[in-house]
Amino acid sequence: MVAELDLSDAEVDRIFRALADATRRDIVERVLTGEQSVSALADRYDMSFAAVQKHVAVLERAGLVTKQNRGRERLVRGNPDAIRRVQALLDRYERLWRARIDRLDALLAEPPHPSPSAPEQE
Amino acid sequence: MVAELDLSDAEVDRIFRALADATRRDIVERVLTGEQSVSALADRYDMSFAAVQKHVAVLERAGLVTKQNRGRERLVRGNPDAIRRVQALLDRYERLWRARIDRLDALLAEPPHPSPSAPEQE
DNA sequence: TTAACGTACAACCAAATGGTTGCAGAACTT
DNA sequence: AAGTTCTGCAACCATTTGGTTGTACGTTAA
Repeated sequence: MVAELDLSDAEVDRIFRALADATRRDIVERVLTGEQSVSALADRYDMSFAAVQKHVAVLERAGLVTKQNRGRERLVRGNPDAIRRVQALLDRYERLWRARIDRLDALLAEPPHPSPSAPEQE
Repeated sequence: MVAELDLSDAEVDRIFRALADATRRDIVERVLTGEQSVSALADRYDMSFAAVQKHVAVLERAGLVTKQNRGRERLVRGNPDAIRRVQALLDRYERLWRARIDRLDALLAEPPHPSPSAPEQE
């Protein structure tokens, strides 16, 4: 589990995997801007309806989009919460990096330290 | 190309794909905190050295980590620039979403609009 | 010099991915 | 009632992924 985010490893896997395809990222952009039916999306890409349908399913399993029934159509819309959760995860990476830099800075700022015992090196 | 980021689709693919694996995310965390040799990393996981080596190669191809030679060792370190580039991409998605919400708000705020001509629809 | 260590890479394998076509069902239209 | 539209799903296929073992080579230590 990614502690502060309440997301399992498998969920994070699915989110990143879903975003690792240009067609799917494009779909996310479109449906964040405005909901669209699956066939309206399919018209935009040079592949079969079934292929687009699969892409939408991948995004749905990752929680990046949701579907809502309207008559015979399925309206796909973006889920901004999922986006924010990924952002939070990347923020964590940046914080780790900054913490490291801070530690290095602190070391350099220290006066030449004549520690008598050998430094623990793990 | 993702305009404002100077990243090709293929590069973004590689970055997200690289992050879509728990072992690789763990490696990124470790080497953002402090550089480590490939074998030091391999000791941490319940898989062969070669498997960890492959994971590091995936991260390297994605630009998330870099390697530096030191004697017979290869020191792996995190590349915070790549992290920031992904953050920028997700920011773009969030801005799209906010722009949509703003548009919807504007519509609701409008007085009942008796437009004489049919509204342009696509 | 020999032995051990750290790495790279090839070959192999099972499973997942990303595409296809085809068929069937639900929901509109005429 | 019949036809069209939108969707879902199964079956199939080529490629990629994520793991393995084995071999080879440069570097450090005895």
